Amino acid sequence: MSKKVRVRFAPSPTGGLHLGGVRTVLYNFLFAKKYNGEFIVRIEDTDQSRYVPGAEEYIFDCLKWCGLEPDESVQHGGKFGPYRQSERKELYRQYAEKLVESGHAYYAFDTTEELEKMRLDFKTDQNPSPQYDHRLRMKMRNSLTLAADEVSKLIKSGVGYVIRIKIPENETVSFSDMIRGEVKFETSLVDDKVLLKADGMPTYHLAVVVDDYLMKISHAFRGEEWLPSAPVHILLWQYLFGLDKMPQWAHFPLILGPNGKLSKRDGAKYGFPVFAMNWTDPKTNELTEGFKEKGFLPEAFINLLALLGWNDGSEQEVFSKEELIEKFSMERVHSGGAHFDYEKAKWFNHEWIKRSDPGQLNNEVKNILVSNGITITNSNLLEKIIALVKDRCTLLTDFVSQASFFFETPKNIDTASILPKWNEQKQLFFRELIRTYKLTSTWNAETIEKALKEIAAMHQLKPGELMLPLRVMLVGGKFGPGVFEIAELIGKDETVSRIATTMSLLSK
RNA sequence: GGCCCGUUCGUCUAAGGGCUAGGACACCACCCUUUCACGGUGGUGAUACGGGUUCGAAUCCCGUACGGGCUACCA
Repeated sequence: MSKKVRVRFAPSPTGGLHLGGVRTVLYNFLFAKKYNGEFIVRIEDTDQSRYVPGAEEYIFDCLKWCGLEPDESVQHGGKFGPYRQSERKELYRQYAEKLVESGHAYYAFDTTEELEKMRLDFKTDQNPSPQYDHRLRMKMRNSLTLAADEVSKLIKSGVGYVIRIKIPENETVSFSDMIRGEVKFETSLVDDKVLLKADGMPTYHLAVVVDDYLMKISHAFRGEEWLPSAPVHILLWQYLFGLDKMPQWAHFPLILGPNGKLSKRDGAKYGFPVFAMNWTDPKTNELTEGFKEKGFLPEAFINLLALLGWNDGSEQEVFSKEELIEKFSMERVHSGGAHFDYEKAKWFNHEWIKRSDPGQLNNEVKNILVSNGITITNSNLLEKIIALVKDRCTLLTDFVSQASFFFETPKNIDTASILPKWNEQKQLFFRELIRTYKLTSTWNAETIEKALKEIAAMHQLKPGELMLPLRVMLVGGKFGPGVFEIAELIGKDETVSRIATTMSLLSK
C-alpha cells in the first residue's frame, strides 16, 4: 500500500442499521485494521426531511456494540471534520460552482411539475423512464438553454435551482473494482444527475467525491446498489481532483432475504432480527428487532456477517475479530448476493456461547436474568451455573429457561410426566430420600447420587426409574443438565423442599 | 424498456483447465446420554440451459434463461 489506508462508512441517519449496513461497516473496518489504517464514519444527513431524531446516536451505539469503533467521526473527533454533512454544506457548493465554471455542470431551473411533465411527455414503451440526459437537456430550462442574463436574473430572483452534472456523450469510463475487476460504462447512457439540490445540500454523488478527497480516503467500499452511479463519480473525480487521486473501489454484493432483497418487513414476517439493535422509529413507533436484544453475542454477530459473502478459503467458520482482521482480503469477497439464513446465524451464536468462558458471559447472562425478574446475589454461583448450562443455549435469552430454576422454585411442575408411573413404592422412597438428605453433612453431586442409589437399592427400585421424577421435582420439567449437579447447586434445603412440594402435589 | 451486476446441494460456500465436485447450516438415521441438549458416525442433496475453445471445462469465450440492482432535488 503506497499511501495510508483510510476507509469510510457513511450511514444516513434515516433509521435503523440493517445487516447489509453492518456488513459494509465490518468489511471497511477489517480492511482498515488489516493495513493499520483508519476507519472513518461520516454522517450523510443530506436530506433534512428524511432525518430521524435519535438515528445518528443509534448508529454509533450499534457500532460500539459490534466492537467496530471508528477512529474518526462526529463522536470520536479527527482532523478532517466536520463529519456531519449538513455542517459541510458550504464546502460542496464551491465545488459545484467550480464544475459550472469549467463547463462540466450547469444550473437547472425546472420545477418538479416540469420534470414530471417531461417524464410523461417522453415516456414510450421502449423508454418507460426518460432521463434528464444529453438527449433532453436542451429541451429543458437550464443555463445551457437560457440566455446568460436570464440565468443570472433567475438566480438573483431567488427561485429554486439545482446544479446538474453535464455528462459527456460517447465516452467510455471504467474503473477496476477490487472484487469484480474491470467495469465499463457508456456515458451516453448516463443521465445528468443533480449534484447540488435546491436547498443547497449536496446529493450523495457530490458529497461522496468531495468528502473522499478532502478526507484523504484511500479505499472506498460500498454496496452493489451504487455500481450504476459509479460513472458519475468517476467523471466527478476526473473533473475535480484527477483520476489518479480516486480511491480504490469495491462494491459488495447484496444480502438477500428468503424471498429476494432483505427488508425490514422480513424480520417481522419470518421471525428474525434484521437490525443490529432494537430500533423504534419515532415517527411510526414501529419496532424493528435487533440481534443484540434477540440474544446474540456481538462476536457471533460480526462472525456470521463476515462469512456472508466472504471466506478465507479454508474450512474454518468461527473467527474472532482479530482473526478476521488478519485473514480478511477484499479479493475473496464474493460478487454474488447471499441469502441470509437465520438457522445458520443461530448456529454461529451457539458456537460462540459454547466457546466462551463462563466468566465472560457472566454480565450478559446476569442482565438477562435480572430483566426477567430473577434476583442474583451470588455471582460465583452464577458462573458455575453458566458453565453447566451454556452448551444448551443457542441464544443468550435461552439462559432464562435453562438457568432460572437454579434461582427460584419452579412455578409449574410437569407432574403429568411423573404421574403415570407414580406409586406407593416411589412415594416411600422419596420420603426416605428427604430424611436422608436432611441428615447429610457433605452436600455435593457425588454424595447426593450415592445416597439416592443406596436408598433405591433398599427399596428394590432401579435408579433409572427415579431420575425422571427427581428431575421434574427439581427443575419443573424434562430438561436441564445432570440432576445431581443441579441439586448440589441449589443446595440441600431447597432440594429437600422441592421434593416435598412436588410430593404433596402428586398426592392430591 | 435501457444499463449494470450476478448464477455450484434448500441455504452459506470450497475447488482459479485435470482423481468418485469438498465443508458448514438445515433435514434424516444410528451411537453416546438414567431428561433435554452437547458430542460422534453415516446418509439424502448441486455445477441453470445451449453452443464453442481444449486431450480434458464448474472453471475460459459466446448466446439464452433466471435472479438482483439502478433508472429521484433518496441514500
